[in-house]
Amino acid sequence: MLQLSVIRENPEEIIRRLGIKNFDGSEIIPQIISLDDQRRETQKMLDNLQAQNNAMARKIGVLFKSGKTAEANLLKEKTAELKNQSKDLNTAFENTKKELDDLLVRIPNLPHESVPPGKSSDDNLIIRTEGNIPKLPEGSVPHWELAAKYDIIDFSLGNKISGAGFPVYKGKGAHLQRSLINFFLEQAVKAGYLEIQPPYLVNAASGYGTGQLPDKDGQMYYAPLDDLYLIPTAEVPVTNIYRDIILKESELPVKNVAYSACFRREAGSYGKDVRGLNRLHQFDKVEIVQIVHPENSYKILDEMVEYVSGLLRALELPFRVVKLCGGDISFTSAMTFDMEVWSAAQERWLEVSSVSNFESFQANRMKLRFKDETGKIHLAHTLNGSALALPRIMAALLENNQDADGIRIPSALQPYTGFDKIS
RNA sequence: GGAGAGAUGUCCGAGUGGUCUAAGGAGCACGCCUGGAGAGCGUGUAAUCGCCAAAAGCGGUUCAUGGGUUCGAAUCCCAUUCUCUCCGCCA
Repeated sequence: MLQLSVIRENPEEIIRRLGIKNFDGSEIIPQIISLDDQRRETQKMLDNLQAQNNAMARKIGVLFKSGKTAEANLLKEKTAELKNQSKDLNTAFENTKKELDDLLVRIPNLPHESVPPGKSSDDNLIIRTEGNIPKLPEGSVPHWELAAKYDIIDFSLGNKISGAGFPVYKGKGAHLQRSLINFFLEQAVKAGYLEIQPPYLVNAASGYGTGQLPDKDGQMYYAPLDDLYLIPTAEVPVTNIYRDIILKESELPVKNVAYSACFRREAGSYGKDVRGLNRLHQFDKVEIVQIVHPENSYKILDEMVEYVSGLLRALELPFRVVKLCGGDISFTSAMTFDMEVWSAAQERWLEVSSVSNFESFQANRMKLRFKDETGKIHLAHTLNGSALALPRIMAALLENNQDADGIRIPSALQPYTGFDKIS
């Protein structure tokens, strides 16, 4: 959520920058400012009235105590009018505030100045490409065929138990998943992240805190009986640990890592983009989250991209780093880098990580703040990134490392798998 | 799921209708004391909104959350959420 003070300071500039995200703020921004004016005006009157009320009540108390009952009763009658007025004003105040809030939560984060304009992923900026694109031998196949050939991932079994998008991993396939999770977690812990095991179901307040609600309502699985949402990413429970918290400046940066299953309804997805492991309703991901001082957040964004790059190098996967354009960047993000690995058999780039700086957007919603040395309170900046999402890593590993007699396991993973080949 | 008890500031904890402007303690910060540290002593110690260009100041709100009763609510009533104890069920 954008800060009202920021919006009021320079509305034209806000509208311009929202435009980079292809969001038209020309009506909603002035509307917000006029609602805020109205809110202030109402509060002024309400505060005044309440101050009178309080003074009167105090006076009556004193009179009763000193036995001047008649005088007290006279005053009591006077309060009725004040009470009615303040009741009406209070209703007006609450309504205005709610209206204002409803508009505010619908405004996306401002993109950073350096975010390129654009409509879709075609306008993204390729920052760099690393690693060698492998030349696959004759007869190479996409990962869904390899999965069947070596009996390591069963898609139709998932269909039977749950439905499309819920694969069943078996044998060395399951083991490889587990190895990847352990590898990612241990690397993060070595890099100074605190390991967290979060809940998989969260309440609505948490959904609002990280911005999934109300923007992505309908993309999350929802359990109405208990009013809980299945997490689409560990970002939600982990970041919300710090909801309504004032940290000490010395506690920054907070670095957390969590493995979790992730659940996404992916309503509206179809076609060959969703084939095999490309898009699932349930998948595994290791997520890194940082809460940092606003001064450092972009430096740390770069560090996080570099950290994820290191993981991909260790896995010997060719990858590229893409800076998202305004049209492709998420609702909550100010700047996002996607990391994509080359899927040799599908001959396309697959997004395996998305690293974002949310600046104070999530922090403002969550009231996540820190206190500096002088005692002043500021909103913190939040960042997160996948490190990494498993399915497409799995897809790329299977496809890129296939040869006539099986699938080679990169040496970094072998201590975790205990085998060097799936055959 | 049933019965009961409870939720107060950073923490512990007192407070059952009227200066609550929330006692007391711990913690923390600063100062004094000390060769240094500790102890001791002293001072301070929430958030949020509004008025004001800002600071200071003034006012509003906040004792789990939301309603209600009352001139006046941490305190009384109702609902919700959460925690604890016992019982039941159970990986």
